[in-house]
Amino acid sequence: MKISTKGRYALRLMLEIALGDAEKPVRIKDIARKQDISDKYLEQIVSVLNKAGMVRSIRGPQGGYLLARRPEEYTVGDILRLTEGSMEPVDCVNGSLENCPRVEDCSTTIVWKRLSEAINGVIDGITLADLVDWQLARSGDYSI
Amino acid sequence: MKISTKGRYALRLMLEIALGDAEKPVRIKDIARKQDISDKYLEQIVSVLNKAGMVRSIRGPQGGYLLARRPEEYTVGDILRLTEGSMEPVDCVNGSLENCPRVEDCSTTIVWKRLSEAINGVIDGITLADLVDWQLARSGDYSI
DNA sequence: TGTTATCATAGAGGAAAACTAGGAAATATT
DNA sequence: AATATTTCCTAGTTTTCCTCTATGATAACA
Repeated sequence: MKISTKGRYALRLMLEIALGDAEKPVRIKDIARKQDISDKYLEQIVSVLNKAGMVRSIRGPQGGYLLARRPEEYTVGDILRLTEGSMEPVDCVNGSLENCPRVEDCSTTIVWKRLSEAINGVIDGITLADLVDWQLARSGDYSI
Repeated sequence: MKISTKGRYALRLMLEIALGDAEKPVRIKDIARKQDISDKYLEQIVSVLNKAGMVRSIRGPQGGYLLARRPEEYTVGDILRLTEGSMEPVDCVNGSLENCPRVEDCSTTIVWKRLSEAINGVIDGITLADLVDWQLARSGDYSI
């Protein structure tokens, strides 16, 4: 029951981009160094975000990544579901791939449904803008 | 972000024991067959519950497992935390093994704290007795 | 004494997570 | 045009852990 590095790194990555200047692209290399993450690994993660249209990429010198929308328009849930794959605590309940044959007769599914609602309620109730606010409140000024 | 089979099986195992007669021990082999779980694997799981004092074991013929307490006295959280190891969504936040050096300066920790509270709130708010009630409401009568 | 159950421990096997590596394609600067 | 810089793409590698299997010991009842 753990969030993988993909989801955690993606969130920190998006936060870094959001904290940067909205005009000036942020390089993966800088984020990787700042956050102590392998830059090759970060590249793969940002590629997912890019393909999903969550960030905009600019190649070449002075290139990097920009947010595609305003921070208020991303929920943490958007980012995590994209990079984690799914935020359901079990597979048997949401009728995705394989349903357990005893779903109808198994009361533990109620636990999983409630868990799912709680989890998604939290992550869909926080936006990237919230993260930015909190971050600025912590570090005061900010420079990459 | 998934609950492992250990946690899921443990919950179903405890439910089966709770559904049985409070006097008559339930055999692992029967639960395993009923729930379509490898009995050797279930043995390992119940061993954890046994060592933690959550069930009482009786060896030999007519042996099996009994609840150590009344169903109301177990929360789903108790069972899951024991078998899953931890129900924290990340390791960096609860000050357990290894703390991320930037915890103090990373606003994503607020996400993880809220998630943790939501998750633990749900699983600590449901008891084994609730599961029994729900199960009986579903299947009506019950016989192993 | 023999059958029935739990108890203990070791280990196989595979899948997924977490990177690593190498180079191609695009673009800004000189 | 040349070069340096950055993203883009794909393949492979390592490690960890999950899930389950196997073997036998130990205890209790009949």
